[in-house]
Amino acid sequence: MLNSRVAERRDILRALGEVFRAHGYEGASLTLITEATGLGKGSLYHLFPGGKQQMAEEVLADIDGWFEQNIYVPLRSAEDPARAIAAMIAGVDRYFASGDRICLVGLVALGVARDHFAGAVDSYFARWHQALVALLRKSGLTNAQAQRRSEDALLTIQGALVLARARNDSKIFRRALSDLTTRLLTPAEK
Amino acid sequence: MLNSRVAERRDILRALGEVFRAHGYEGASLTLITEATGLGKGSLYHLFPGGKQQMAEEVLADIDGWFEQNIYVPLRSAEDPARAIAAMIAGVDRYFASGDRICLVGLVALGVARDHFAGAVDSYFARWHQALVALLRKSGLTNAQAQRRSEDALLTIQGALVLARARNDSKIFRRALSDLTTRLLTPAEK
DNA sequence: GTCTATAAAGCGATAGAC
DNA sequence: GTCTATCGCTTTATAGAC
Repeated sequence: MLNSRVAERRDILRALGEVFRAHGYEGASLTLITEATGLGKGSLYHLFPGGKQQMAEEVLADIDGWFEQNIYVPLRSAEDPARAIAAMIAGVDRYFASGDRICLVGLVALGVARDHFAGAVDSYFARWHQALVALLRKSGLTNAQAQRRSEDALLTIQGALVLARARNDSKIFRRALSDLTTRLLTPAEK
Repeated sequence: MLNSRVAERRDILRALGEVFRAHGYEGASLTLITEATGLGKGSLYHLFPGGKQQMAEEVLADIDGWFEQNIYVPLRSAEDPARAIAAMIAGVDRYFASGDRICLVGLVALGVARDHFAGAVDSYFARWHQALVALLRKSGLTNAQAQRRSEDALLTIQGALVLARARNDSKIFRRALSDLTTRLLTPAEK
């Protein structure tokens, strides 16, 4: 029963996440949230006394948890770099629905809301970056090379999501992920 | 006197652009716009009878015009690809204040406002892409190579802006532009 | 724990004086 | 051409019945 409550809350957070994704933090009105979750304002403020700010915080924490579990942990504990990178790319492709779903953390980062969630936004990318650096070092790259290549990976994913949506062409995202895989697997030069 | 009116309007559009950049389309309230421009609501609606929608349309058109003149035209008319690429990177670095200023077109693309400005958003990137493709073909790349490399350039710039702001580190943007220059100048393989 | 009703503030937009 | 006052609506948030 405790588990069902947790599961329920997570379902609500997932629904909330899609509203924030579609309308942004300021655009996600309580009316839209009410429709998406099926919960009245009374219920919402009972579950999230901190209002919209708390909702967004928990949504970001939920997303963070998903990436921690499905991307960062496998990256850190991997033994075979090539397989780990392929798994990361596959996970990213799945999460972002091959370019049809944008990154809420990236969207928040670009808006004013970023100042309210700066810690969560930075941590999401910082931990991803560090996990990827650790993996790439195992594949023989120097620290500087691994740092730069990991940064390139994160930025490529974000840019591909922006451009795919701007041009309404998810093939852009798929091509970018494919090329990124190749770049990440290329042995270090020099 | 006609010129001064045009110049004045452009100054207003530049101020409007910064408000939209900082707060997004939905977040840019008329109160904020009033403060940023120094114009009352009456004046604003006299200048822009179409309201906020018209303001955003003209801001996007102004940005588009800036890129057309300062980036796309030089790209199309260039004779020396290496110099043209260096000039484009320099222009991009200047426009985005080395990563301290985000791309309004990219921000709009990620939000709901995208549907209202889909044409302008797509055109901005499509024309940039085409101008870059034409230039890269002059440097000996096949059409497919030029297409892919141009796409990579656009997406890298957008991603670098997102990541630099997310991590509050404009060095990320500068590094990305530097690496991008190298990639664009690398001779075609095979 | 969920609802309806409502408060208080802010929104985009308009009217009309000057 | 710019201002103030105001309209009608929506916003976040709260109160209180059930």
